Amino acid sequence: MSKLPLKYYQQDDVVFLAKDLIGKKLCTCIDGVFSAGIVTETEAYRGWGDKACHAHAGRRTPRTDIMYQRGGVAYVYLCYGIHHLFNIITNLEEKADAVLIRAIEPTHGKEIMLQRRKLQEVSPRLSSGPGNMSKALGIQHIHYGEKLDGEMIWLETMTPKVPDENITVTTRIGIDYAGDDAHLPWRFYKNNSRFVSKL
DNA sequence: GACAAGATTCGCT
DNA sequence: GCGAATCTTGTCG
Repeated sequence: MSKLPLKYYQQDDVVFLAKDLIGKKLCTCIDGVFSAGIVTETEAYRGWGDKACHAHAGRRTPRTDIMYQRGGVAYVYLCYGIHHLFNIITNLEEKADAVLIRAIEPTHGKEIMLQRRKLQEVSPRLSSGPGNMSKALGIQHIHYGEKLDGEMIWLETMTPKVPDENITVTTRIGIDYAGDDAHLPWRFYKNNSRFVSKL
């Protein structure tokens, strides 16, 4: 296994990256505790021409400032005052593209994930859905802006790669406010995985 | 400084 | 399937 370099995240096609990230291993080391899982579901958000993106059309605020950085950093924000959502910033400076990780399949540190989620046994609910996934891996707001080739959060390549025919392409979730852009086919998930937020 | 709304989840009907 | 929980952020006054 090998850690993905920052250069990987700086490719210019965020939709391709969202799909390519399916099957990669997402690892975190929080307070010295290691946990990891296979990415099973993602969504792409594009800074320009996508109303669903927090930084669409050059919108720049203290919260979205990180999105305008060069790809390869974490964008974590609190949604509904309850859930931490984890995004990967991609592309180059000023593009503001991002990939939202929506679900993973736990591979390492299942006990610690169960403890964080206050659950008794592993189930899809443990790490499916952006809020649940972040909590299971211990991702919090303090990881805002964290580099993805560091010691806290990173991704690793996995072999064999998930073939295209095993990845379903569909519309994104929970962004009805974005009008027509809510119908863009920018959500990807691994076929036959129990760890997907919604089929 | 005040107010409305959100890339969600869970529990109850 | 529906509605509450809960608080940061963005926008407006």
